[in-house]
Amino acid sequence: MSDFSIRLIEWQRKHGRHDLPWQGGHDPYRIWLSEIMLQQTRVETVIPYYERFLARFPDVAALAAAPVEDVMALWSGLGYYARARNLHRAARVVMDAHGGAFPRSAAAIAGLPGIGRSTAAAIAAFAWGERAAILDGNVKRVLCRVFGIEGFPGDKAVETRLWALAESLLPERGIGRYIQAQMDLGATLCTRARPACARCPFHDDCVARRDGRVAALPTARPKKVVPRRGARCAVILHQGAVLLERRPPAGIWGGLLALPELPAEVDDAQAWSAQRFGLATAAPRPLAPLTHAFTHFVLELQPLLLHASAIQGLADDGALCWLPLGAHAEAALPAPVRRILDGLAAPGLFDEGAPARGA
DNA sequence: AAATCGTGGAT
DNA sequence: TATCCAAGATT
Repeated sequence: MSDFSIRLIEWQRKHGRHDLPWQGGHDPYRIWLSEIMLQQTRVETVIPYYERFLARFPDVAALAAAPVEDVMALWSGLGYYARARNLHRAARVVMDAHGGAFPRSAAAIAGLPGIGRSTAAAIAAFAWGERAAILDGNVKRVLCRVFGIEGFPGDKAVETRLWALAESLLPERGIGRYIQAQMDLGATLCTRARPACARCPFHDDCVARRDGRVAALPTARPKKVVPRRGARCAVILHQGAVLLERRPPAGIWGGLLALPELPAEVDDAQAWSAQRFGLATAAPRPLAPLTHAFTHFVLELQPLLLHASAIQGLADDGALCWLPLGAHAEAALPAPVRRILDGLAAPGLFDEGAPARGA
């Protein structure tokens, strides 16, 4: 197909998205932020986070000057928290090594933390019209269908082929609209389930449609059994505040404030909290268990409520802090922890036990 | 190359 | 309910 990009650009002009919050300008900072937030995340989810983040950090200088804890708090709930830490690191690189000016080429942009080949190309294309190919989930799906490419796109060999195809299809001009067109077609028309082939500009050329393989392409990810893990966490309350622990930078929920996890071998939660934190507590009371599904495992979490009557000497290793209930809305919490703390503020939970606040 | 890393919406 | 996976990057 010789006019792939021409037809796609024309389709975008008439039927694409033109009013998303990050569209309409050429500020690389705003484009960058949107591209990072949109990684593996839906547009509708991102929009409120994007608005809040931009209001708090209007430019790269503001972001670089902020403590990373503030950045994590604004990212709380969005997931894939390494994105937030890398964003912050990259902002400081831009300030310190580039004098506050964003690198001017896709290749240079791709050297920043958290920015890979596809994201770098999108930023360079939208900000400066650089002629560079992207290869996100939308593009993979569209190319696999239109050109009838078999094999799981996550496989190295298939991905290499897709990159080459994406490069070969780039238009000479109008790169920004072309990149947007690819995303729009995949997101609004050539969707994973029930694509609107009748309205597709490639209706008469699409190999998958011709062969009746639209539902079969792109080839599905190989199935894997997701392991289930059980864990208990301590909800320790004292004078209306809950004890939280900052998680290490690497690993799940890296850099976030979470409820302390009980080691699997512990059977006496009271003795454990006394030894671990130097706290005298009332008998533990199980709260409603919850199930949290990650991409690669399922966590069954059992929160244990412990009212601390006295602090004999909190073993503060620097990662512990008391968060007043009611202030948790602004804290850097993982989604399930936020849910648990939300539940503590709800009425009816303390009708038998000690009050959560005061006393 | 294959695992890891969140969350919520769609089917 | 179970499954899939979205504007991917990193190790």
